[in-house]
This record gives sequence, C-alpha cells and structure tokens, in this order.
Amino acid sequence: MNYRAVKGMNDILPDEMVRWHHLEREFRVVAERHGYGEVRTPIIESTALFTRSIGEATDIVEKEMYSFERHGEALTVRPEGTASAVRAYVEHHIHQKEPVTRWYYLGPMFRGERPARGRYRQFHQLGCELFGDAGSVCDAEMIDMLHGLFMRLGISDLEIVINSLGGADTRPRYRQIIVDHLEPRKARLSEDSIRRLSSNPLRILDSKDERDIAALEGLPSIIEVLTQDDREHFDRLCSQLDRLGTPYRVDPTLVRGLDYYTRTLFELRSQAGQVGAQNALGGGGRYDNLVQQMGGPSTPAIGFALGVERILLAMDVAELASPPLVVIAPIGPQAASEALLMARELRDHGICVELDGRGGASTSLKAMLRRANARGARVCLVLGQEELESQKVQLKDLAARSQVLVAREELMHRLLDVLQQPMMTGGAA
RNA sequence: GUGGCCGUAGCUCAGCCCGGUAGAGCACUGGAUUGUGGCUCCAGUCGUCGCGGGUUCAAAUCCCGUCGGUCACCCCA
Repeated sequence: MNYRAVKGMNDILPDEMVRWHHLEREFRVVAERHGYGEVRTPIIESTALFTRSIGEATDIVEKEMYSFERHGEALTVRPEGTASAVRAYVEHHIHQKEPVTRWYYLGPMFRGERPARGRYRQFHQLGCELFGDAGSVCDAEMIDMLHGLFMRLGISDLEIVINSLGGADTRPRYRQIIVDHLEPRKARLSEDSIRRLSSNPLRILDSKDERDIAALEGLPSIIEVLTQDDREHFDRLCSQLDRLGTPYRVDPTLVRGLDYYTRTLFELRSQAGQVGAQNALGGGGRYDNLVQQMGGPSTPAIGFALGVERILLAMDVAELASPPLVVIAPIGPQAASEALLMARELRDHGICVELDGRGGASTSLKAMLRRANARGARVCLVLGQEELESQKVQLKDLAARSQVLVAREELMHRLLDVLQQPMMTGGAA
C-alpha cells in the first residue's frame, strides 16, 4: 500500500456512517428543541485564538496543536470548538442583536495526541454554547438536555459528574491552598505529581496514585472554599437538578483541561463499550470570563462538547431502520436501458432504487438476486426479454418469497403497496 | 512522549516457540437449478506473510530498525 491515512485519522465508510447519522440526527433534534441554532465556523483559526482561550500552559496548547505558518500568518487547525464560537460571537456583535444566544455545532477537531481506542488525532465533536445568561437555570437545563440526549441514544449507564471551580479568583486561591497543603508532604507524592505541583496543582486532584490520595488527606474541597455567590450558584444548580430528577454526582476533584472554565463544570461518563480509563464521553462548563477576555463585552456563557467516536462506542444501537430498497435486475442490454428509465420513475416517487447494471452485460440473474438479498432489499424487479416484450415486470417480494407478474402501468401502484406492508418473516408458513 | 502486546487472503484468525514449497472459516465467483435470492452440497479465485535491513544453503518463523494498530501511563472528547 503506497498511501494510507495519516496516523490517528480515519476514513468513515458508509456502513459505519449509518450510526454517525443517527447520532447527529438525534443531537440536532434535541439541540433544536432547546432553541439552539447551528453555527459553522472555519476549521482553521489564528493560533493566538487558541493559545489565549485554552491557556498557554495546557497540554493542548503546549504539545497537541496542529499549527503552521502560511504567508506570515500563524494558523492552527482547531483542537476544540468553543474558542471559534466565542470568536464568531464577538466578531459578529451578536450580543447587540439578542440578549441570549444558543448555538450548536458539530465537526472535526484535531489534536496531536497518541491515538488509542476512542481517541484519535482527527476526532469529532458535537457541542453547544449558550451566551448571555449567568443563571444556574442554564446549567441545569443544559445538563438535563444532555441527560435526555443520552437516554435517547440508549446509553443507560451514563454518569453525570459535576463540580464548581468558582469564579476567576477561586482557582488561583484554591491552587495556592493545594500547594500550601502539599508542599510539606512533597516527598510522599508520586513523581508525576511532584512535577504537577509546580505546573498544574489542580491536576493532582484526579491522580489515582495511592501516595497522592494519601497526601491529599485533609485538604478542603474546592466547594468548601467557594465565595458565597459561587456557592449559591452551585447549590441552586443542585436543587434544580434534584427538582428535574436528573441524576448527578458531585465530585470536588473534577477538573478539566481547559483554563477558561469558571463555576459549574461537568463531565459525562459511561463504561459501556469502553476499555480502561477512557470513559469520558463529553463535558463542559461555564466560562463567564472568556468572551470578555477575547475582546467582547462581559458576557456569561456555558457550553459543552461531546466526543462522537466515544459515544459511538458506548451507543448500543440494535438495528437502525433504513428506508426500503428496491433492486432492479435487468437481463440483457435492452432490458438494462429500459430499467434505467424505470429506476428514474421510481425514484421520482421517493423510492430508493439500486439498479444492478451488471445485468446489462453477462451477469446472471442468480447473482443479481443474491446481491439484492445480501443488500437487504425489500423488493427485486426482474426485467427480462419476455417482460420487455409483454410490457410487464416481475415484482419479487424478497421477504415473502413471492413473485407476481405485473403490467408496467400497474407497477407503481403495486410496488407502493408492497413497500407499505410490514416486513414479513419469510418461510414461516 | 514512555512502556507492553499485536500486524499472515477483502474480513476474523491459525502457522512462529523448535527455520524447509503459505492454511482455515467467512466473504466473493461459478455449478447442482439454460431467467430466480436466504439453507445445503461441489468447485474455483484471492497473499509484496506491514515495510526495510541482517543471520542462514534456506526466514511468515530468529535478530535489529521502522511504520501502523492496541493497551497502560500521561492527558482528554
């Protein structure tokens, strides 16, 4: 093989695309039902947009971005969607047009990580952003919307984890508390966490290392050090979720990889279809300072992103119904030409038709029928020399194993009749 | 980025330890059925054994490197 897809980037072939479309369709339905409208932003943005919004010291910015220079411009293929949405929101002065804005998006993102199951260098996200409302109602509604979406997708073991990072001042303050707490116990930390103590102390909270867990003993949780306003926001969110009956678990150690989050933070997890620790299907949170930070007016906001590939792993979709298919099997070149005409006529009536053009050459009827059966076709129309001469066509119900000879002018009527019948299990009688 | 495991037919894999002419099932094609599919039976097609180098009379098999996948770590969707 001379050429292959770039490492960590995948082709999605039609067989698999059925599941993708199902997921995307469900997402769109749910998002639109909640008042969100689709936004599409460029896949390439200025590098600075990401470094400023995501944070200079994050893993994404430090080592995972696909950045390049072109005509003197520093550009990056987007590693996530929020930065672009915020940029577009600010650039088009959306805040002057409406007080509250709800956008959704879907598309590919790029991060140069080492690929593994459910983690790729080109991966796809579904996301929502809500601008202009600071209330905890938004948080509750968004989390409930996600819960509803996952229920529709049949992901039953969904776990919703929430936390609050407080306002802009809380994080540095808590960070200091962690450092003060751990510095005297530094010697007992894991190697990774000793390094993190100076680079990203908050990350130590989700360490699974026994030594770190022991060293963290006695540290107040971030929720305990929230300001009163932040605390009230979080408490309101919890009671609103309780009222909705939306299940969630508070985990004060939940920290996410992006710098712009404030207050509410959430993550969605499932064990289904997963191997090992890679169980996060998506997550999000508030970013009340980001819009202003990116040069816009002070605008509270909240959003989330879901990993399509991961949801697809967790989603157990039995059999997705597809529209009934009709295969036309012509025998001989003359019949093939006639079949071409017939196929168009059927399609004009909204029927999905696959014309087996091989029948125009030397392929046997048997081969075409076998193929029609393998494709899961509902009906096969056989058009041979005899039918051509008598202006008729064999209408074969593949499921019922029955066949009738119908006149051309009756075909549409009879065909629609068969297609409307529920699929009968053949051979039961 | 670090470490483990894997890479053989279109797909799933056996063969590798112990070097000696590359296999199975599924799929595909044809036949049993001159124009009738799901089951059955018969036959057939399909391979740079991931790639490159080394050892050897001889390498899918042993050694080194490399690429890809996967798992753990890291991190995250």
